[in-house]
Amino acid sequence: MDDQELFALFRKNGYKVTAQRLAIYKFILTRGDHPTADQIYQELKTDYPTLSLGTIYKTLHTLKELGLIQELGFNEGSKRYDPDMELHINMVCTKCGTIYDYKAENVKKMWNTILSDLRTKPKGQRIDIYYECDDCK
Amino acid sequence: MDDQELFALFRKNGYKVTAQRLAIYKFILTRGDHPTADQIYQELKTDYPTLSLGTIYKTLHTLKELGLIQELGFNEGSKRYDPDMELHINMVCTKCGTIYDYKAENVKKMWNTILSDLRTKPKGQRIDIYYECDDCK
DNA sequence: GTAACTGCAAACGCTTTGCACTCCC
DNA sequence: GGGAGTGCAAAGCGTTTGCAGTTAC
Repeated sequence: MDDQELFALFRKNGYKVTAQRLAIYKFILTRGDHPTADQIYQELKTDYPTLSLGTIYKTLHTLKELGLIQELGFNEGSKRYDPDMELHINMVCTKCGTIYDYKAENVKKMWNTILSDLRTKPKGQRIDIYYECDDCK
Repeated sequence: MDDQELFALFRKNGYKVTAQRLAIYKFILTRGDHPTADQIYQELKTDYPTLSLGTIYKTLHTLKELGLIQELGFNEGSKRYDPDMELHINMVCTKCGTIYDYKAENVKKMWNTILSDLRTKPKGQRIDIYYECDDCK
């Protein structure tokens, strides 16, 4: 999605285009792992010294509302924000908490089989695999 | 698992067998949905008037430690506690929050296929499907 | 008897909310 | 110009922690 499409999506839904919203969304996009609200805050406050955590939370809800990101609650600590809206597996390191997305054809096939067994059409899904990453071993 | 095995499991790991622990674990077992800490508290305080939320949280951690239950963090509200430790899909209603476990043989087969593609051996997994249940439609 | 557990209350951390000021359109 | 957005601080809520009294073994 280019900037023009993004701007149009905001405005079509009655949201204004602001520097903070763009910065937060682009930051999430560039990070492969799925940052927490505070990680976003820590990284962006250098460039945007007046930025507040409150704004970050409000923006994250807006982005979720627009279908641009997914919110993931975990057992410990904070929620994570994932800009990949397609079917994928969240590979979660149980030690350092880093997450990366795993996509494979097999997963899509499995998912389609499962869905065809269900009577209802789901609104969304989430698949996590918990493991220990190479850095933590 | 019968009571004797359960008692033995507690004691083998240095935990004492108490009325509260048994009541909390059995309550989770009998509920098909995955209750929150507060739901457990509300239901059990009639039979155990002195029971406190603090004890419930401590017990839930103990049960998790023993591998008897799984803790599931969600986007909104509280964590849920699931006594099914085998591979299954959590069917989560996005309106009322009720969860039931969905088990299918073909899921296991496909899951093993996916796992064999990974280099690492995972420590656990979680699969959620979000939908709208019949009562909420 | 003693180490572990319970119950209570206070503390904690993440997230949300309210409100005055500011900015996009 | 006006309504939406931001920044700040206070409040909210689920969960954790500390400690004195109690219980399992």
